[in-house]
Amino acid sequence: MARPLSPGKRNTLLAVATKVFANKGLSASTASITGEAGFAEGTLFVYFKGKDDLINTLYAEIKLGLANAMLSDLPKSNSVELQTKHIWNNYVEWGVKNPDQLALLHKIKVWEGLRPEVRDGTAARFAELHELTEHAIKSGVFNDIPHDFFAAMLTAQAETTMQFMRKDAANSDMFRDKGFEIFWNGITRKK
Amino acid sequence: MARPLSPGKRNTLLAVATKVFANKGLSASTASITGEAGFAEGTLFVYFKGKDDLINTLYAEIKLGLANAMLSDLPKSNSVELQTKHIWNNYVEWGVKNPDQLALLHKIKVWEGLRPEVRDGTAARFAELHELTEHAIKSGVFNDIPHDFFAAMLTAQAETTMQFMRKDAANSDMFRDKGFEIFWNGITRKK
Amino acid sequence: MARPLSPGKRNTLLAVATKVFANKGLSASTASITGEAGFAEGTLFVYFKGKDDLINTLYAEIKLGLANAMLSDLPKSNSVELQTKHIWNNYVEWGVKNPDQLALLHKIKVWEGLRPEVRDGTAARFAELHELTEHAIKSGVFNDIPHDFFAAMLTAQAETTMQFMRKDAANSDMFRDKGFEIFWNGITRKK
Amino acid sequence: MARPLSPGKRNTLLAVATKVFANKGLSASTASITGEAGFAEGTLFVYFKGKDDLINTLYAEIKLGLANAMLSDLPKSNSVELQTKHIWNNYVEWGVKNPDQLALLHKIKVWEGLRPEVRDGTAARFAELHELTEHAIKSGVFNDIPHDFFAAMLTAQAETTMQFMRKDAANSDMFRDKGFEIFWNGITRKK
DNA sequence: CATGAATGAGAGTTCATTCAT
DNA sequence: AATGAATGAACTCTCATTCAT
Repeated sequence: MARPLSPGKRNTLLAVATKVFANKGLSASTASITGEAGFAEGTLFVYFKGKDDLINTLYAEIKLGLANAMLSDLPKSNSVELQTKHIWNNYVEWGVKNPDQLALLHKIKVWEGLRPEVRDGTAARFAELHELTEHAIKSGVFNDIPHDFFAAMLTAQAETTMQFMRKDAANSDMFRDKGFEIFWNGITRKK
Repeated sequence: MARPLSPGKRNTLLAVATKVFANKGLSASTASITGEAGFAEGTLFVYFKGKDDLINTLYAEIKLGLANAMLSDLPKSNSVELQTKHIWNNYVEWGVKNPDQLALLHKIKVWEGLRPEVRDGTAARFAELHELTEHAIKSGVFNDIPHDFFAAMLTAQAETTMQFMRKDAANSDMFRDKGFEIFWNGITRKK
Repeated sequence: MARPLSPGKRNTLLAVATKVFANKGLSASTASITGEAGFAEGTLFVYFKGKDDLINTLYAEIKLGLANAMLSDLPKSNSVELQTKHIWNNYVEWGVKNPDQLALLHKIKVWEGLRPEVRDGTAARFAELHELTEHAIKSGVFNDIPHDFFAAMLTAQAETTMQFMRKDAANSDMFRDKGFEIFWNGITRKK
Repeated sequence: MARPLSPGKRNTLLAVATKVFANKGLSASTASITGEAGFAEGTLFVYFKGKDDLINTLYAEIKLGLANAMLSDLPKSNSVELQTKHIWNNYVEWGVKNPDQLALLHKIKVWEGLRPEVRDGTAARFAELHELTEHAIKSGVFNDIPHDFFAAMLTAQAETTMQFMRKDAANSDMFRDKGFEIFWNGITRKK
């Protein structure tokens, strides 16, 4: 299948689907998405093989967007702490700015139809982060734990932090910094 | 009084529903639950007002079970660290032993039909934990953060830890203890 | 089947069923009737073979009650006009006083489950009326029409009259008398 | 524009529904209608929002058809009696030719789901009839009764007449004329 | 490519009825 | 006799998907 002619329509569908699924749940009908987008019901199936394909695509694209956001403008030559904090800040700010995408990510994560290869798909994009971490663990800055455990802890704590930043916007910065402090203190090796 | 409502049947339905929903998602049919339980389709509606009611009940019961597990045998007179570690261990061990319940809890948490009063329902049962935390924050042992942020961080890190304990059973204890160490170092105040 | 032990319960069921069916339609559940009556669901089936039997019984009893009401205190020795007016008044007053029964009668009349022998069942009770009419037709007071056409016309006009008496209670007597006048002028032979 | 909605299909559905509902009652299943029509079950819901909507539409369309039939070819310049007789004949002949529609009208009239605005919907179409009656009442030809009472009496007597015309087709004309005679004698003012 | 009518399997739920208590 | 839990067929309606236009 050649690439569909209108990337604009495809993007509109992805954007509207994100909004609809985030707010109504994954059981929202495909018709509600095309309707809100102003397209005919059948058009969705021109751009995606089916609803499952749409949701899997959504997951992949959102995760990729998140990965890019996390690693944007990463200072190459700084200390591990500053680099980690940079990533942390990128991450939580993305989450605060993209609540629908974040909410949807969580819904899809526990969805029965997420394909395994999609679930583990963006690993490549995180290679940079992987190296950084690996280095920090080996050099003794970080606690001696498997890399994926480190990454999962970062994710878990950052996403918890985002929730509170969004819920209590006035103290957004406080949560962002306290959250990082807790993460950093937890993860670094004690003498 | 005719045949009395059977708590056994109710429990069977809850148990089977937990298994089915955890594995197939919340979109699993009510018929698949009664079928697996060996009951007629209508029987589910004798014990629960509808599918929504069943799922909300499931959430409340699982959360209550978790709360009870977490706080069981809590040593009253020990140090904050030992008490916290006790809770941590109870929590992650419950999660490892009850993977279906844990998986289901996450599915329901992002489900569109969870009633707010059910979502916030077991707060009372956690009062004990609340006091413990509040005390530790005030006394300066813990970082100066809102109590609910503390609780959310505990949850996030413990659940991440459980995943790794389950995935890599051979190193289960290592993850349990490393996880706690990271949590504890993060949350306690540095001089 | 011996007569059930409690005529009181049977009557309560009939009365409650009349009310419920009149207000919610014949699709009201048997449970809603036993519930409103304060009985168990199964009790209805002790007194009636099934829902169909209940509704057929209801029809027969209401029609019998109506027949008795129509013919009560009928002056034997009066003019045909006074006798007819007496019947007319009895009829419409019964209808105004028993709106649920009247409404239900109409619902059952167009119901798919009414058994033919029940539909035509109270003919016997109307024998008296039959004779009166037959006599009046033969003697030339009434128009020369089949007796059942006469009876149907009486019914149709009286029931229309009742509707207006109920809707406009202040003019209840006017409608009763105008209605009769129209009926009487219509049915009697012109010179 | 893809396949356009087919008025033919809509009409087929209405016609089949009329037949099925008239014969089996309003509790006949939607599947029995689409089945008899040779369509898929879901097709009914493309043309009507639901069963309720179908039945309400049926009522409106049948009533409109009846109104048009009643007033067709009404001679403008004739006597009140000839005009009234014309309407009467149109009415009862429609009823005799459309027994399903007539039976259904009565079922829907006592159905719990008939929407008030639909029940009172065709009033406009009857304006012509309203004027005629109003004029005749004021000019002293008709008895001094409210217009709606007049209309209800006409309906009641005409429909009773139709029943006998249908039941005894050989004497159809006799019933039609006798019926009118009774109606006319009843409704006109006596000196 | 875009459309949206048509499809029909499958869903949750209701309910008259049965029968063990 | 009275009860009400248990039943499972039947219902209306939804919806992802197809395909004629």
